[in-house]
Amino acid sequence: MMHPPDRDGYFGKVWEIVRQIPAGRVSSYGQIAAMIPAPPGVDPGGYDRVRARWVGQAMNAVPPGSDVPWQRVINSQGQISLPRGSAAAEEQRNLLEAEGVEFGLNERIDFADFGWEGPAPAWCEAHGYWPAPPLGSRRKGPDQLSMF
DNA sequence: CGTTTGACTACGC
DNA sequence: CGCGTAGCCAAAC
Repeated sequence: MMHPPDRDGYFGKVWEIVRQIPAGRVSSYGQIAAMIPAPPGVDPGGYDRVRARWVGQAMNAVPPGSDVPWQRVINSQGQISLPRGSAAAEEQRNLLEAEGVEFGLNERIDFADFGWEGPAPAWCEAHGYWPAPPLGSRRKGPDQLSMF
């Protein structure tokens, strides 16, 4: 294959980052994707959006018995992306609940409570990753509104 | 070899 | 807040 998602060890990079997610916290495909610098020849624009699916592929490729906590990676909506009712989805939910992650309405996880803020900036720089973007779609604080 | 389909996401209605 | 659409790139049909 000319351009497998695993080029430049993409899967390995994803797994390395996922391994940094502590128990009881969750990340998103997009957040992981945005941390991995674009390989040469790839348009940086829209990179995170493009690679978000590849992160999913990387999760799907995690070998059984691996130390990669794949269950801690969910979609940007705070929900499990696996098909509802599937064995894999049930397993993911059970694993997360065992870590203390709570599901709200419609099986949704609140990033404000369980979202991962990413590895330490020093770790990112040491490993050549970009700092993790915030979770929860929008962090635009209406906090300044409260002043007025 | 063209078409469909993803463990995605942002955006519009 | 839910649903549909567009964009994306590779793998599976």
